[in-house]
Amino acid sequence: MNWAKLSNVSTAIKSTVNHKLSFKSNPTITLSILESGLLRCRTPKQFNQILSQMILTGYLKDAYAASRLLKFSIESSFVPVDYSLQIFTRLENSNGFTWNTMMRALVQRKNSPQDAILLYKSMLNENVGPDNYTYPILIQAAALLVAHFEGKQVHGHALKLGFDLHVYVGNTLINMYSVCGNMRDARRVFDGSPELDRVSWNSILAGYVQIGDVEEAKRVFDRMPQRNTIASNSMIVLFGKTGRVGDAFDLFNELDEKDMVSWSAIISCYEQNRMYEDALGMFKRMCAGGIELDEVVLVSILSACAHMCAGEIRKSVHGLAIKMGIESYLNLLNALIHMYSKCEEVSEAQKLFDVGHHNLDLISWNSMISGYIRSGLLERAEALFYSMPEKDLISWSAMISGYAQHDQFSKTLELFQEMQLSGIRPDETILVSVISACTHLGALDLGRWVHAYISKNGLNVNVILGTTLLDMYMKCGCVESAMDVFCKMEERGVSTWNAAILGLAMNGLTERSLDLLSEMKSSGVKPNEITFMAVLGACRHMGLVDEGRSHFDSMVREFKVEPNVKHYGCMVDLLGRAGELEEAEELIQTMPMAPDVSTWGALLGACKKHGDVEMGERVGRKLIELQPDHDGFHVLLSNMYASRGNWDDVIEIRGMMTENGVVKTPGCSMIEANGIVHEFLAGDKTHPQIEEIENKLEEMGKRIKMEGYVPDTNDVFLEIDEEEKETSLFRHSEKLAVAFGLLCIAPPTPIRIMKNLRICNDCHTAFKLTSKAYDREIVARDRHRFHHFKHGRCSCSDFW
DNA sequence: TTAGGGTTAG
Repeated sequence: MNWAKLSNVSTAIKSTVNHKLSFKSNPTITLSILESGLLRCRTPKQFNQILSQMILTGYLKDAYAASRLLKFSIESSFVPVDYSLQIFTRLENSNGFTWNTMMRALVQRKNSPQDAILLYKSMLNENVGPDNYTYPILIQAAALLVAHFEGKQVHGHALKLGFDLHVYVGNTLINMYSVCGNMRDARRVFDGSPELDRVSWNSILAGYVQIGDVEEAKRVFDRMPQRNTIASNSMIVLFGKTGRVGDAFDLFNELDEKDMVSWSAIISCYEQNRMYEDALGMFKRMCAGGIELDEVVLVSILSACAHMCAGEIRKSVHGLAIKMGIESYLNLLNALIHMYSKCEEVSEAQKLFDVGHHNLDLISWNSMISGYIRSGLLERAEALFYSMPEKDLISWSAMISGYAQHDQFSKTLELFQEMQLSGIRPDETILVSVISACTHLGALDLGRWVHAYISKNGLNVNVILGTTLLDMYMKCGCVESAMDVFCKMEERGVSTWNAAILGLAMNGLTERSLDLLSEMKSSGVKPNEITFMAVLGACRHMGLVDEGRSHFDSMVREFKVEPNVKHYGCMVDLLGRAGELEEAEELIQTMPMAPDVSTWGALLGACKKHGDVEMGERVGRKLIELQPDHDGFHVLLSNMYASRGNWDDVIEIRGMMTENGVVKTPGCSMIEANGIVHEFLAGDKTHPQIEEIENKLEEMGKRIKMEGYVPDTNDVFLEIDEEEKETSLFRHSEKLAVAFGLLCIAPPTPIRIMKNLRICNDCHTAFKLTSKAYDREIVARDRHRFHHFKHGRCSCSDFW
């Protein structure tokens, strides 16, 4: 039987009357014949025979007989709901039962609750009286629609007709309000019910479980006249979701009858609370106890395996999943793809992805994308992302944060803008990646826009988002905006305090930074190793040797934080900068771990600063030996020779660089103007406005010379004459960026630039004088810290 | 002829 051809009942009848009818010898049908006919009815054809017979004999006009036929058609798997609906609409006589049956079919079989509500309206129009079966169906329809307004209306009708006292009506009302998260009304119905049964208790409990109100749920659960497995299982789940693992475990143990769902719930509880070993342990107990497994519990276990990347178990759970049938359960396939993606076995994930290609969903695609990203295969992730049939927030989020995690910050921002054009609204997670990209690119305007977006849309500034914002402002040199974010945060984590302490230190506000450390201690937050990196860094910037020593000592003594190699490096730097070269070298020799390259590097920098060529040469040559491909050490040593005019040594070092294939990292500066980030390399002539920039540079040179500028050619790497050295100095990337800023950024907005390396001595002097000559604030961020130039001075007090 | 428990992707 081709149902598509049977577009309406009359054609169905035409086609069936031409067949020999099984009831031919029986022109009148009795109820018992109808019942026995329906009992034997297995195919659409047989059903149509019965239907046409009823039409021909006029028996369909009997409301009761029609209701039996309709009930059968709706309960049978081979009659489409729309076909039943056509029969229903052509019935001459119907009763409350047929209306109820039809409405239930629309809700439960056709999944169109809105049609059921429309049918109810015609029922009222035709003056068929609703009964106590009608309202549970309609209330269920409203619950499915999460349509509060309709729900309230239906509730009103039931009240008016007095059906609200019926226990089924009450139960569905409790359920509906619970689903809509309206626990006040759910509770009102519950408390006002003349009769409460198991369903009433379970429904009100489910409501509190859904909104996560663990206290109220527990009160209801404790008051229940008789507990049942379903209620207990819900409570285990809720305890798990609210982190009360102990309570979940106790309840699980108390259960007389643990069914598959109970085991599944306790396993998921461990899994969601990151207790993966315990989840696996429970799973083993479950298997050992011979409890039946299903796809849901396997998904939980696969998720636990994904977090642990446990090799052996992974294979055996994979085997169980295959047995279960991954082609029947997409969730199971997805959990497997996720597991292999997470454990960086992308090729294994890819195989599963390809096998199931015909019926995958968004979760499969998103897992695969994040698998590629985790393995650093950004191009493949990108290709998959752009070939997706449809994308959701998580797809965008995976790709945007993927770029940010792999330092592709410009792409992060580009994709974010593309997402906005496509009309998708970002959430907190995406904004964290976007803000972090702004931080790295110094894109302050966009960062500020994101901040405004958060406030305007009432997004939740959680610890991570707040800390990211604070860090962004600090690293863009906007200390006050950063501290404003800090003050307004309701909850602060250690990382929040660290970002603030570090940020203040980077911006040269050492005193405030150290004050904040005291505030952190007195507010009961325990500093960690990162806090001390920030604190020692603060002392280093200002050359506070004694203060640094005392914080270094307090790490272990007061806070049980063992200093690591970076803390020692910081101390070496602090001592070295202050000219305590011997003490610094001694610290290196007595530290409990092997000094790393940057610790030696700090000492080399100190030698350069204090002109100790003897120690510098020793340290520098040792460093080149340790890391022959590092550009900075060659450059430092070479500069040290150059400043003393030892050109032979300079040439030797340059030779070594060529030999070792060392390429000097080109200096690169960035500046944001009108929402676009401009990049400059040293000697760069590619910028479209290069002529104007060069004119501006020339003017800058003249004006700062009037303020007393003398070029500092000591650090020029090349052996060239003084005039050329000066020209080369005036093509430094940071000077190009500042000149561009003078051209394009109107006062009083500060000119903010960012440099990938440390700012050079000459640029530092030049910018101090530029800030005075042009009366402009210049904020320069280099790889270590900030310099705020204003009225001829720098916030670092020339100590950096 | 009412309701209801466990799972996966950033």
